[in-house]
Amino acid sequence: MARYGNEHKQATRRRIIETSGRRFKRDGIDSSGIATLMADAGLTNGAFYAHFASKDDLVATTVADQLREQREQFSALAPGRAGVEQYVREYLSIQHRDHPGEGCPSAALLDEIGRCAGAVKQAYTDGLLAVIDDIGARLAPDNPQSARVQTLSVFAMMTGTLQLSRALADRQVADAVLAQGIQNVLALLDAGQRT
Amino acid sequence: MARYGNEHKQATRRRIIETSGRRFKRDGIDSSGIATLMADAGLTNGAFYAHFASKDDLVATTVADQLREQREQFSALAPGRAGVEQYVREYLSIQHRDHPGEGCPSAALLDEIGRCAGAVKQAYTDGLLAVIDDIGARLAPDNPQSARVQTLSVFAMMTGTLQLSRALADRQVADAVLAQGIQNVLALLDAGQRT
DNA sequence: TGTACATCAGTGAACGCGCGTTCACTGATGTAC
DNA sequence: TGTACATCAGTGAACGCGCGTTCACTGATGTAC
Repeated sequence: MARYGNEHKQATRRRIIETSGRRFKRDGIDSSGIATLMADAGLTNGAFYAHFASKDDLVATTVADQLREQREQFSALAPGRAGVEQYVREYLSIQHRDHPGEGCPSAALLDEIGRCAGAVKQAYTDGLLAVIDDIGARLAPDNPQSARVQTLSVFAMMTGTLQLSRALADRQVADAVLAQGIQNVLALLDAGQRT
Repeated sequence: MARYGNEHKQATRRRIIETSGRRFKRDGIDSSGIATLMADAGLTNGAFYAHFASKDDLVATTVADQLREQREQFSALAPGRAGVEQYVREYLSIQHRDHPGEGCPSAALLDEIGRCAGAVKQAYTDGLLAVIDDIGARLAPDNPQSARVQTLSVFAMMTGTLQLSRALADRQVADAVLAQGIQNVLALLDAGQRT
């Protein structure tokens, strides 16, 4: 009865979400038009509305998907606190700074998300708290919930550091900000451990 | 000979820069069109090009102006380290979070600036370093230059904290992130003092 | 003091373009006989 | 096995609109006489 297997349309939807994630992070949400997003996925603009109700729907879906992926990446790291430290060093790396399309959605889109409609902010909040609680579970295995706010705070500081490093025209200063950020984040994690 | 005094056109230019700053911070750079920006200043779109060469020119000028203003605000605070602490508390306040149009340009626009043309990033870098070196001069009066990278790093963390608080749909968590951010920033400043 | 004039800040319509969205359609596919 | 048909993912042109930018113009002003 169905012309293609059920997987076919789902696979296309998946492709749109993945290429849109990359495009949004590289160029920003506002600067990425439907036609461009669909061309990235090898399709034309008309097919968009067979998959999503609106651009806002895609944005919310993409944000949620990006955070789900980030959560998976995180869970693949070395166990315990060593994994967290590795994560910090990779996050605040020159590699990450210079490839926003492959990187953290928060660092690339945080202030744009802050201006988005409620549904996008809700998807962001839900997705981020899932990532954060995973990280918190490593830092305070006994009581991950208590670590939530501190982990959120440190995470916010990491996104701000990466963003600033991307915005500075002076490469030497931009690199130094990353290095100093690693020092400061690790110091905060140590202080949290001691409390 | 000149129809109006020289001040007249300068005053209009000033007005455009100020209202544009507010609009950019509230709605984002990309979402703010020339017609809207000019209407904010009580003018029509056509007059824009008598004052600026392009939208990019306005953006770079506005970014520089915003940072100049931020620098002035900072220098009006209580002297010494007390002023820095006051600044941190006001920066990471609910008031500041809920009024981006009147607040810090970095917090409102940082990832958008990271995607801008070189001239905008240069204007941002120059303006920000002037602010940062003022702050550094308070934290390490003997050698402000040495404080530059640490101050930049802490500042980046403040912008990230404010941005995250703006992006979270859960008000309670958003408020907690600000409070935790104050704790963490002050802890970093204390640690820096001790070194 | 009153009138004619030159200046030029600001107006508003127009340019081509890309936006988000709609829709009549195409054409490759799996199914029915 | 071969043909007719129903399905529906994807096409591509079109919609009204706002974008950044250009330009012929208006009209309030200060100056000259």
